[in-house]
Amino acid sequence: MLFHSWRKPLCNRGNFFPLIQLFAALSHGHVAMFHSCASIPSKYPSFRKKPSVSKKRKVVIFREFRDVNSLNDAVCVFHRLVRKEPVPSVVEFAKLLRVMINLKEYSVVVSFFGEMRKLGIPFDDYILTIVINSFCLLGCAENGFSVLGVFFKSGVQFNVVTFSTLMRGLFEQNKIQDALWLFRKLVKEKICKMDEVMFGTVMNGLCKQGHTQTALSLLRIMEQGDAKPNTVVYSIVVDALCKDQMVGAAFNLFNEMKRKGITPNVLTYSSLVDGFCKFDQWEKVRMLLDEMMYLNIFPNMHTFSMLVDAFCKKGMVEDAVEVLQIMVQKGEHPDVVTFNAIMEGYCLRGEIDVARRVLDSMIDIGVKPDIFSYNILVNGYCKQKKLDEAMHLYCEIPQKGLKPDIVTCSTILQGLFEVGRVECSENFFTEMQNAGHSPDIYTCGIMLHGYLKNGHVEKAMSLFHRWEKQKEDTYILIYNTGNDGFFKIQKLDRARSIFDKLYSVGLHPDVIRYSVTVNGLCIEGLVDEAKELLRKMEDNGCLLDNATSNLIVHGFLKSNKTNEAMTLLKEIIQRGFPADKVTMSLLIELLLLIGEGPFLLNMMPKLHLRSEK
DNA sequence: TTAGGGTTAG
Repeated sequence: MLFHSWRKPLCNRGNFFPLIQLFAALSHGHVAMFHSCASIPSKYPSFRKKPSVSKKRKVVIFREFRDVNSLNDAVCVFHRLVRKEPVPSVVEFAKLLRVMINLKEYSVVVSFFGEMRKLGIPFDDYILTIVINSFCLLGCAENGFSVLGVFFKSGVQFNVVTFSTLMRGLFEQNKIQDALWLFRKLVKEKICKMDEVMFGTVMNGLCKQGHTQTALSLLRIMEQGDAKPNTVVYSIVVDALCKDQMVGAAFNLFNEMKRKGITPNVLTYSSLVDGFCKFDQWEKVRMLLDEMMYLNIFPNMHTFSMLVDAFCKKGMVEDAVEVLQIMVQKGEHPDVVTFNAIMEGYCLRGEIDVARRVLDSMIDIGVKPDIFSYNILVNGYCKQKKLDEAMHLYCEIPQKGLKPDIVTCSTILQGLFEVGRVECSENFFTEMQNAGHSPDIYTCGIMLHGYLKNGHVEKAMSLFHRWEKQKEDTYILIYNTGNDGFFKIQKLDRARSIFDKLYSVGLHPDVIRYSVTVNGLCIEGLVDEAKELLRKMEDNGCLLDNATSNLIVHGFLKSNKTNEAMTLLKEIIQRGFPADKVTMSLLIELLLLIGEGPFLLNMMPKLHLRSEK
């Protein structure tokens, strides 16, 4: 029966047999999944089949232009329209321009409009807004403002959609201040009546730039006005809170919207599912999925892909493959993103050959790999230190009609440094720049760290000084490089000042940055400073984890601060973190040296118990 | 007007 539901779409999508074979191979013989719906694992909710969705509306809108599939078709239709007697209505022209936007021919929209003006063909607010949208999609929102001049000149009345479109363009170009200036002006001077879409656009723009709290404040402002918060604006903030790792706050907001009678949709649920997956809160995930089913809100390709990705990232690829199977049963076809997640899952487990088979299978069933697919595999080979295979795959990319991007290049660079091929890295770095790939903040971090790790201190420092002068975001660069590198080369003052600078520019050091700095201070014998920084770390809500605690204990032990090490070690044990082998052996050595054998004997069972746990 | 994927750092 299930096999039947599989077969239906296969006719349109090519040969699925390789995928079935692949599932069989990956599922460790659980091919029964293909034959019975009842075999869905009990840990998943009983997904019901999604009803087919009618897309009639779009078809009706574009019926007259359904034969316009290319630029040539559009040019022909445009010339036919302009020659027609009497001149067709503005609606006809607007529809054609909409089709052009769908074909991503934005500059042609601008040219068509120019010609319309020359020929004296009338236009309206709808057409002018399409032109503004085209400028925005071309990345020239400022030209959109010049279209506002056309509104004034021709006496056409603009509306809220015109400004929402312009606003979206400004946010897309990261021109937040301009966008907010425009928003304030529109509100203050009552230029147009603000609607939910306008608020949604501004809130989305703010969230994407990391200003979630401002977006939340806007949501509260909406509650006082005429345009009340709807499902979309709540979903925007719920999603942003999840991405800011504030899943608890996101869940509260989600409950609030339900209390107020605003129904969450599949996007709201999916954002939360994704958020809870990332925090391993599987009970919450299951509860949300069950609730969706109960409310007839069907998980879609995005929802399933999020689950697949979450399982893969946790190393649970078999579970991910099961989700993939359920997804297919329910009529949601995995796409390139879903398969990439599966490939990454196998790569993370070092099963690069299986990942490669997934790539071949997706091609066989007609899902075209993208540059992400190749980057995942290249990274897989690099992590296995199989640089020749990685380079081979890198050379294959153009043959597949794709272009390596900055991530591909950075991955290769990192791989080359990792195996100590410094000269190759340098050559590759030059080549990639010649090919037009400017190093981004990741690439710079990889270069600096690669040099430091391979003992090329002077080269690292000279590169750093060069970038320090050129780049505005040098502090992020240091952050990305890992300031431990600067400790290792005895540049303590420099490292410490950089750490302070991170604070002053509003960057929040994470647990790794704190721990390497504390460790560095300890090794330099600056234990008081290290302790002060530990206090600062806790004050800033940055919690110690297992690896960090061990690293800091190492720092204390290496500077012979046994008491401090013991205090911290006791705390580690109380918190349930095991002390690692290196920490333990260092501790034992020191305790024996200072004649604390009996104390050690007393401590050992406790440490051992915790370690086992 | 809203959602999914890849590179660095202990």
